[in-house]
Amino acid sequence: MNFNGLNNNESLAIASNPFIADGHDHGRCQRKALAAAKSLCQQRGTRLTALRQRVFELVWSSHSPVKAYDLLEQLKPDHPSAAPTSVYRALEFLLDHALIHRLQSLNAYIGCGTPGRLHHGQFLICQRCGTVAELPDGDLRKQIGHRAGEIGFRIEIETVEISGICANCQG
Amino acid sequence: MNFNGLNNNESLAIASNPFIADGHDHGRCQRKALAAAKSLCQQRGTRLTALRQRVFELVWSSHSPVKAYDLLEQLKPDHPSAAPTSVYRALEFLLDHALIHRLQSLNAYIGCGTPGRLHHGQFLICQRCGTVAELPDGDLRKQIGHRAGEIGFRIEIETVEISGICANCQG
DNA sequence: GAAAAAATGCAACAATATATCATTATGGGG
DNA sequence: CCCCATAATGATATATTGTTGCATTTTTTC
Repeated sequence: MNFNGLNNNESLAIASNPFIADGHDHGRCQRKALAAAKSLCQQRGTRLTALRQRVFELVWSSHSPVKAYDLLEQLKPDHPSAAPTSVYRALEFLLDHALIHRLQSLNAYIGCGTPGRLHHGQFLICQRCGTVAELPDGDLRKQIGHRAGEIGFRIEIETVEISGICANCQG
Repeated sequence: MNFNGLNNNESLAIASNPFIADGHDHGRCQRKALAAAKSLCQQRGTRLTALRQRVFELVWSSHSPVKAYDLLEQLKPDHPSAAPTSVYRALEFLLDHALIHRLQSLNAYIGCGTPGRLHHGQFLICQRCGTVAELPDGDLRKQIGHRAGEIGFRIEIETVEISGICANCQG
């Protein structure tokens, strides 16, 4: 196990093209994500309470972004006392510990493919099927850093969200 | 005049480092922006009505993003009947004609430095002084396009918003 | 087991945005 | 010039997203 609770060379992100879902066992995907989250919280001495875990599971129920008030509805059966604050506080916890991401362009939340290390994701969002792919860190991040560096701009938060139509949905 | 109502080699964007405001005559900046907008609307046969023009001017009142309900307040003196719809409709018009941009990460609006041609901006947002710089199209866009192309993803909308601290504000 | 800290409950409200239908203004063809 | 079609705005209501403040409960620590 490495720092984020995953084996080396393993990531929660789906392989090279996340939009091609064939052979993707999402149950397994979800369980891995939850295991990683639990492991991280234990290492850090933070508490993945029942409420937080449920929100986490719901966010991970697919690779499509989920909205806060939808989470609230889905939460009601198990947590009848849940209110907007409950959801937003759970989301805040998960965001703070890099277990999920927020998509600014959609006001929605999605599981983080490389949890644990605080980072800013770069996302491809299919407008048709709703699937979101988190791009691995890389040249793009470097180039943004370079552009900013040229004018002495110190980056704090990066929002890179690319919406369009994935290969699958173009047929 | 070229297609966007500006002379060649001229842009509404402030030179190389937009965060350095010295010598920046914003009145002139605003007037140029308005002239360009009027010119564009005339060419296209679209109507920059009093309401739309006022919203445009207010958005251009600085190089910081402006929120819709702030616009509404500022609009009231001249347009007492203005309601949220009025503002959002004017913003929609200005967005559709690439006269302004929306910053997803702030729910706010800002003048477009290269108006007329529909495009997606890439922004540096200073969290301290609020100044926003629109980066010129370039390598970054190409690289995003390349990454997307690798997996057959057709880009429709790009959101690239980098928040941080500008050189001026780091002192 | 008591005190401190963390998490949740609960109520109200703030901020952002859209829907719907009526009314008014504008530009074009007779 | 007037009528018509279209575009724009007015007016009202409502939907969506997110926050504040304080009380209560749960968990941890000593």
